[in-house]
Amino acid sequence: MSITMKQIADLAQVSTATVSKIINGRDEHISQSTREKVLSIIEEHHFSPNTVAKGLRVKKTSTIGFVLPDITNPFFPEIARGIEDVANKMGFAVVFCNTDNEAEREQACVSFLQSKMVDGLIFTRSLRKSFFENYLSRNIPTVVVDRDVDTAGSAIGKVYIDTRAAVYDATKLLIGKGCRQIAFISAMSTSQTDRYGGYRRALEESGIALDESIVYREHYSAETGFRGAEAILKEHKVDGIVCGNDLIAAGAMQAIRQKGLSIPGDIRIVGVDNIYFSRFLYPPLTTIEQPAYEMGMAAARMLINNILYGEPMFEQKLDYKLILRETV
Amino acid sequence: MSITMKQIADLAQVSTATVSKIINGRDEHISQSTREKVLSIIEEHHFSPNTVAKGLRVKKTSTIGFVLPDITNPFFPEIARGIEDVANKMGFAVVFCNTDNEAEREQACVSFLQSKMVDGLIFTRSLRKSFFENYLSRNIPTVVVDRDVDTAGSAIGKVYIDTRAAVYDATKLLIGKGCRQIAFISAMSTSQTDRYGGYRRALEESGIALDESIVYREHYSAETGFRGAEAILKEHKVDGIVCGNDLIAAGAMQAIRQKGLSIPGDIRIVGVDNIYFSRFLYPPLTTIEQPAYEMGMAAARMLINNILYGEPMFEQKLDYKLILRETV
DNA sequence: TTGAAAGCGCTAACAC
DNA sequence: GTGTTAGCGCTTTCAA
Repeated sequence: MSITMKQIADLAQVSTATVSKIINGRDEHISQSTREKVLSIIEEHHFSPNTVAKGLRVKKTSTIGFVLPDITNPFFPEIARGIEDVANKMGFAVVFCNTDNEAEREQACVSFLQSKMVDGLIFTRSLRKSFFENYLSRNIPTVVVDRDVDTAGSAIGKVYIDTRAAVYDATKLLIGKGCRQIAFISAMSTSQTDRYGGYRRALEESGIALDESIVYREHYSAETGFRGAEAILKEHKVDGIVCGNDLIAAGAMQAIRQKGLSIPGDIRIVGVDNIYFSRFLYPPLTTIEQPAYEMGMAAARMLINNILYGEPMFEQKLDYKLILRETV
Repeated sequence: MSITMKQIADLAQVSTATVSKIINGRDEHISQSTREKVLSIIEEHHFSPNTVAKGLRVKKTSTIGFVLPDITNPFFPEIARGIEDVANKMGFAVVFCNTDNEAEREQACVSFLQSKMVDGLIFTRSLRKSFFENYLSRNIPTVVVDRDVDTAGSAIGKVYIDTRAAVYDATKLLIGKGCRQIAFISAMSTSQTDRYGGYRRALEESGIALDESIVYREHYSAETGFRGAEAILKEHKVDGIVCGNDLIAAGAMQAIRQKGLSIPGDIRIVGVDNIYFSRFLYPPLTTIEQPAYEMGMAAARMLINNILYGEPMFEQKLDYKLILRETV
């Protein structure tokens, strides 16, 4: 075990109260000499206060929880880093919890984090509707990032991007390039603001009939992209594909190449996210950038400002940006 | 705040001791009726015990710390996932700490994690020599993964891969394909077991003279790969490049393509790691797989078995595997 | 079969 | 300026 405050106090021949005050900067009324003595002993013994005891006592742990589907998905590490960077700067730690998009694990994460007395929570993607209302009663400061959830009226903050509009723009981009048979591959979702809506609206506005046999919806994974493109290409001729995210695009590109088709010659393709690796695809992927790192920062900032200073939660919309590379 | 054990006890009209026993399964001597009563009240109120109070009391938090350079580097999320998966299965939580390879941050991470009373620590890559000895005195169970550190004689566990041999194999592979002007791009390191050694030995064995003007060493990043390949290609003609990791290879491939050279026609290239994305590069990257996920699992297993059952730490060498794709 | 009480390491009134 | 004390929520003897 490390050294305790009591031991420091004994060594310095003062009370723990004095040591505590010095450590926490409430030392206006402490004499310079005792302060120095205590500080030097702290230094000498590399003492650092036990934060779990402190947390128990003050009911604040200066840590926040981050609940995400899977850190292995390249979109999330960037958010995580954004969160961590501002959290650390503001004196907070962050603990992660992977849900794999499973309802029970999401529940378990929240219970777990709560039992760890985190001061606040950030959710990404996960957070099921059903769970959501049940969850609200726990009234722990919360912000959701990149998640379609109706936070109106609740005390829940939200950082998001209009991904629906992004997909609309992506689809329009293909249409503008002359594509008319545009497939759509994405994750399955019943959300009101699902990306699918952006795709449909763009087609509709351009007078292109929706053809459900060239839409494929499953997961936000490369496997989905591969399987989707393979399935569609087997039966149909398309000249463009809009993908729900870059992972899907990567998989789809592989299927297209395997089919002997060229990008963008035969098929133009566009993704969403601008994950780090999309620039290394071949050809480099045209995509819509979601500023993941910034979203993480914004979420952490909002959450911690609420925890620390009671600043209100709000909805913060971040801008996406078209990244033109070579697949369109 | 959530409900406390005391409140549960009051509701059930028993003592907290009784509730505690029931929760922790030490309930051989508890009557069925009180057990049921307590359990139903716990259920009804969704009570879950405060782990920070418990941790303080029993001096075990059932959490381990994972210290890594940067979660944003695609090699690490896989390790993290491996750690988390076994940790969770064994009833442990894991908290992450990014160091950015900076010495002070590494120090800070350890202090931080220790103040959180983690029961054990896993390091990746980081852990400087200088810090290492100083650190040892803290005697908290530790295992290092994928890290060249001499753990002999210490109580520190180690899971690793002979990356030097891997790079040797990679170099030999290129030589076997007829390459004679083989560049090397990797991170700078002074470690005894640095990958550079594998490259040199392979050249030597094949009677190829080492040409330092075609080795470039900086970081394990795509930028290094790009800059290195660019610099080398400007002055030299090479027919093969061995890269310290896949990120470097991705960057190098971009530079090669930009130069108008073909892969593997003009230049063969091989990486190390087999990160998820290397299969989506074009052409798909030939690389040496480091089983990151398995390394994470092995490390967590060793650590937790030590914490829980006092099982000894040891050195565990995992096998790498050549992944033949299309860049060689 | 159950409960009283002490204490983990720390903070915060409040007293001196 | 500094110390005393109570208590955060839990576990664990030990006694009843």
